[in-house]
Formats: sequence, C-alpha cells, structure tokens
Amino acid sequence: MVQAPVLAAADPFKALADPTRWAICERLAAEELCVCHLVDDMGLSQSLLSHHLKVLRDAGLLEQRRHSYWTYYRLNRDAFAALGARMSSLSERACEPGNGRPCC
Amino acid sequence: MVQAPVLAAADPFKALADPTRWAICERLAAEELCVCHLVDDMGLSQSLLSHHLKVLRDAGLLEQRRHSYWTYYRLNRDAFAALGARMSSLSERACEPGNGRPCC
DNA sequence: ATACCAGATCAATGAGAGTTGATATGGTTG
DNA sequence: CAACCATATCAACTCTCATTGATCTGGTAT
Repeated sequence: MVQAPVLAAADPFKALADPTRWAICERLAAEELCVCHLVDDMGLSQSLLSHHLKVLRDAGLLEQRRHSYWTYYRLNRDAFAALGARMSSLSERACEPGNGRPCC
Repeated sequence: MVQAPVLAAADPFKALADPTRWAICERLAAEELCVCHLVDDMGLSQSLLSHHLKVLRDAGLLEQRRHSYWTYYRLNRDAFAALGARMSSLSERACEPGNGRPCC
C-alpha cells in the first residue's frame, strides 16, 4: 500500500501542530515581538525558538522585519484568515448521518 | 531548557497535520462513508485507515455510527467550526508592524 | 450456538521532527 | 576596518509517529 499524495496546502497545519509553535503564534497575536523578547517570555533557548520561527515562516504564517540589531516577528494575517476559512468550509460542508452510500 | 507547557487545545491541529488525515476529512465532508469505502477510495490499508480514524476520533473531529456490519464516519461539524473560529480569531487579533515593545 | 464479517488493536520497523550546544552569518556601531 | 551583537544554521541525539502485517473483538446472520 503506497503513500497517499502529499497535500501541499497541509503544511501550515503541520506547522501549527506543535504546541510550542501555537503558543508562539498566540503570543504574536498580542503584539509584534523581537526574538529576544520571545526567548524571555516563553523560556525557550534562542536556538530552539529560532528553529520554530523558521518553520512558521516557511509555512507562510509569520512575517519578519529588521530594525537595527533586532528582528521583529508578527503574524501573517492573510495566512491565518485563509486557514480559518478552510476549516470553516469543512464544517459547513459536513453532512448529516444517513447521507452516505449504501455499504457495500 | 525545559519543554513548553502542553496546550490541550492543540491536539486537533496535531490530528490535522498529517496530509492523509486531512484528505480523509475532505473526503468525509462530501459524504458520510463506511470504512470499507474509504479504504477503496483512498487506497490505504484497512489497518492504517483505522489508525488514522482513531486519531481523528480522539481529537473530537469525527463521529461514528454503526449500521449492521459497517461503521459509518462523518465530520463533527461543531469541532471544525470551533477550530475555524480559533484560526480566524488569530487573524483578527494580528497587529500591524511597529506595535511591539521597544527592544531591548 | 457457531461461523463469519468489518473494523479495531498490537508489536515491530523506519522515517521524520523537536531539542540541544556549538558555530556561522550578516548587519551595526565605534 | 575591526569588534560586537542578535539571530540563523549546523550536527548530533532522542523520541514521537506513520506504516505494515498479524491478530483480536464484537456484533450479525444462519
């Protein structure tokens, strides 16, 4: 039995699957923050935090901005809106019991 | 550096992080289906499909119904609506560049 | 009750992802 | 230019999780 075709659009969900990364996003929903503040607030090592930020960035969920020494991160509003829409779409299409094909 | 506190509400996102499971959900958004039909449609082994269904069930994303020999699965509409709302909430709270604390 | 069927569970394997500590990068200040 | 700072990257380790094949379970029909 072979692997199912990979769904490219699922990557952002993969990125949000980790509790640490979800926590980072909730933190960033409140305010734009530089890495050093995130390190302090969340009690993660700089290296680990940087790794998680990269995963979120690659998934298109975060945007960054440099100012002097520091890099500020914030949420990509459109990306989260799109994900929310995809989830809501599923909930709206969800059908009632008894609508399936007769089996088998 | 110690592990970040686990966010219980993140579990459904973990369940949806796998492309195969996301495909199952999209399949079930169209119609209620029994396991044997999902096996045929998706080309997965019965064992593997049953495993993924359990993960989705444990995350509260699916509901099941037995009819004679067969078990029918469908989406839990409320669960998906709630997740969509959480995502949308983040996108609405997302702030503009320059709103962060001065660093450092 | 017994044979049977769909589906769930189990044990084992392998690939992938999180975590850590050390090092590299690239812009900034003097 | 040279020293410096925040941040990114790298290599290594561990642990979780997807996948597989075999076995078990619990309801169903004869």
